[in-house]
Amino acid sequence: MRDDIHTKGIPVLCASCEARHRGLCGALSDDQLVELARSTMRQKADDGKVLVGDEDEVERFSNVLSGVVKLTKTLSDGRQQIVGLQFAPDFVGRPFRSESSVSAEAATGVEVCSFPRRTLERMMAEQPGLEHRLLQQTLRELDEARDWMVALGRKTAAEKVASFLLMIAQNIDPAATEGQGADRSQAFDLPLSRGEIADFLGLTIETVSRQLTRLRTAGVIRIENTRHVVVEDVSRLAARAGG
Amino acid sequence: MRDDIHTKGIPVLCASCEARHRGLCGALSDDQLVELARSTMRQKADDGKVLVGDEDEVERFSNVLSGVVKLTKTLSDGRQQIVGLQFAPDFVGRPFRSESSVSAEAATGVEVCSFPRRTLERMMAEQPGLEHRLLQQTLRELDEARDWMVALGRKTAAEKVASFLLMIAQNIDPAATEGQGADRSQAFDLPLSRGEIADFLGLTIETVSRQLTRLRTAGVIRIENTRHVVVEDVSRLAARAGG
DNA sequence: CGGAGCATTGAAAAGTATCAAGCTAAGTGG
DNA sequence: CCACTTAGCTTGATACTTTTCAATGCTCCG
Repeated sequence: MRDDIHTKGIPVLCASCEARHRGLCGALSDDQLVELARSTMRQKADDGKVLVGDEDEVERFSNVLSGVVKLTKTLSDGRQQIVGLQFAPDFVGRPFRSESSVSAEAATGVEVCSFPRRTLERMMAEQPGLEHRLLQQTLRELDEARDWMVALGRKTAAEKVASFLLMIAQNIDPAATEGQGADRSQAFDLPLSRGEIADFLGLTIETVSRQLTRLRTAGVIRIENTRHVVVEDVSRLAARAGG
Repeated sequence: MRDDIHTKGIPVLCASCEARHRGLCGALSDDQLVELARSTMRQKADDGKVLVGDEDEVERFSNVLSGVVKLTKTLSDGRQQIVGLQFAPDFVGRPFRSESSVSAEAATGVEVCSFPRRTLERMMAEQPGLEHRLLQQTLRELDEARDWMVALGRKTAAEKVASFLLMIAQNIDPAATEGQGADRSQAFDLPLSRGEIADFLGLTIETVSRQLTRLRTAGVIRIENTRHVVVEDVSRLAARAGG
């Protein structure tokens, strides 16, 4: 019997929400879920919508329900770097500090579920399991950030692009990219434009485009319509991603 | 009256330890400190000593008491990237996962205080304050990692080297680099060799050396003996670090 | 004194960025 | 319905930064 069929006492809002299973809210009891839901807002945003500005006082945190949120940092002269991508059911926000240091922006159309920072911080104090989940998520984000530091600092443009495609593929379908299934093909939509991929990989648009063309020419991927990509052979892509 | 003069009931080991104030152990009661100290080892290591190998099962966590620990990741062909520098009283280890994914190595001579992962994980379960401290530290590391992602992806070699010097200066003396004191000079020893700086900044040894020479020629820094650096004017260095 | 390990410097090569056209697809208005 | 526009992408030629390769210098230590 599935957990999510038990919806007695659970807010309608949360009934089919992924964050209740794999995300933060999994740490909450039904009662706590009801309490949190009282100050919760579910909202949709188109891509490009800035959810949290760089300098904003962050008064609300969010869970990503669908779509992709990009976290960016910008130098004073406009150079930009994407420092994280949040997929469902990731948490977005910086607890224990009111200014954010990163800007959060919808990369695709997204749905998020947001709640006041105060509410979360209060509930964290009375429910250690919540802080535990947050620690787990933060540790995972740190692992990811460090993986990308290696890519940014030490990989070539070709390896960066291959690594990026692999990361996206992995997020779309974790099973297809590991172990036995790694020799099958996999199709997906890129959640980022060429320019955003460039900002993620520390490259220019042109270099990203050229590397994608090379992968296409080499028969590693097919590009159906700039956003839709088919990886013909995941293991061959992985071989180009650099150890 | 100073806290650290109260040493009644506190293990000798911990009496003068920074981790008890600014670090993890600050979350512990005297009794808990005693319990942790029972399975604690204080150890010195020379620079170059590998504290935690890449693939090791990590059975112990540590606090850095003095010196600098570098966290590195290595690609299969040997390319290396430093993904973090831990200063006293930082925590070293990856809770909730037995393999580490990063290697921890003494960059300078270091003193660390280590304890079994089991002990910490047990104490975390019964003392939420401990998990809170760990979350704070992890969030800070994540902020730092993301700052460096911007440097790695978007800054020029000159900006990277200036940013690095500034970061070190900040760690040596937080006061001297911010606000009013930013126009004064500051001297310190680099905790890393040229090769390590290169691995931190995603550059080659030669490029790091050339950029340091340029800063010296421009009168921004003096280099006394390859390791010892005097920043003549911190704000002038900051101007070269890229907004 | 001589060697070993870093560090610096120079010259050439490579990789990526920049500049400049075109191209494609999707929308807009005649 | 079709020219027109626009935004994002691709492709090409050139410039520039950084790497690579090579040689020399410095400093610590046996």
